[in-house]
Amino acid sequence: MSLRHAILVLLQDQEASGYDLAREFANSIGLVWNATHQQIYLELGKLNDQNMVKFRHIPQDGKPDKKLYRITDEGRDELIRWLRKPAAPPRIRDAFMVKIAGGALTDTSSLLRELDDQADLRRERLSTFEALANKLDEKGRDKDLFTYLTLRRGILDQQAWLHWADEVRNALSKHGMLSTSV
Amino acid sequence: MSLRHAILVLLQDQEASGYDLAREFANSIGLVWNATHQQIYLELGKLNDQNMVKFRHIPQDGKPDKKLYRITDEGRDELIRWLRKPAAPPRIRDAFMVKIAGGALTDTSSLLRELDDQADLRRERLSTFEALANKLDEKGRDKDLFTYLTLRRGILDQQAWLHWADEVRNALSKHGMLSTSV
DNA sequence: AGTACTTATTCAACGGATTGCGCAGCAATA
DNA sequence: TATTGCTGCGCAATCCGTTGAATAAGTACT
Repeated sequence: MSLRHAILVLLQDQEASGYDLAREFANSIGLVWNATHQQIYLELGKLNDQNMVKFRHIPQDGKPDKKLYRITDEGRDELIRWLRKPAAPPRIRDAFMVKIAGGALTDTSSLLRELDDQADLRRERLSTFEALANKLDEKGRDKDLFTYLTLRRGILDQQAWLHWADEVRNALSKHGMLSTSV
Repeated sequence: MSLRHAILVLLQDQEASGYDLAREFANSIGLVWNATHQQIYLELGKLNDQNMVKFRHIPQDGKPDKKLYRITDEGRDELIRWLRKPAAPPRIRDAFMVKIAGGALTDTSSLLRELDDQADLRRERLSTFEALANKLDEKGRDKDLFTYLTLRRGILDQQAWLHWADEVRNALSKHGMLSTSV
């Protein structure tokens, strides 16, 4: 239940609206934790009730009004408290992998098709992350070291996945020659 | 919502009790999807109501009675239907990574301590998976190909993580010399 | 002119997941 | 002898998350 903490991390250096946060979740932090805008607005409401954040109301014309949130001292305390205690190991829930584990039931060709689809997605992410990492590299990455390390995590993850996909393709092509698929 | 399908995959080749399944979720499939016994019993109840599985009651002495579940034809149909349609990309929720992203707030030494703890866990998993993979290798891994591929996924994942951890350690030791931590 | 997208927030309903608890007896260790 | 651990099942409360929708006004494209 650390959506709240992910939000507090983002509010650390910037004042932001729920909408802003949602966009950042779709990009940078989404690498590591994802959430929809509904969840974020709800959580901002709770954080506000608990005085972890406060907001000021910004009327706009042409666009809808917005609420700009900032972290409070209490919020920062809570964040630091959370940072101190050990994180629970992430729970894994990968539907595609369940399919692989039960792969004996599917025919090889459709497994391979889905593998390729997933690989496309991974390749896309990989190049996005690499582009972002290169941008940081240019201006010396000392200031944004932690963003950089987060990106490196994403990059290595995608690479490992793609490497695994190659292994699967090899294994299945051999396999496909022996056992006739359904 | 594919706990149900993970269960059906497991029941494919074996009759099993809820307890058995819980153990397998802690090991083999836990690599890919995890669940507690409460969830599993609940889902088995639902699957039974929907005639996806059926069970027979086994009285035991010394031990509590158990229910041995097996998949039905309907269950197999449902599983195959699910296998056919594309899996949603897994949503990422890694609390430790949120900490890294917000790392500027913590002192370097405690970040490193937690990194090492996480690395221990990963190393442990790695050797478990490698041992299982070696066992499969011995008896020719053609029959259990999909179990093998699942294990390979786990192995490559742990390795990538550990490699990343090395990068973090390097970066933080350099960083630690410059900026004095709190 | 009509469609679609972007900015911006919120509500309601449902289902999935976690946490905590309870029962029950045997085996093994301290 | 007391405590812990394993086998085995289950309920209830609560929380988290997803899906779907509504409102509202501007811009951009066809």
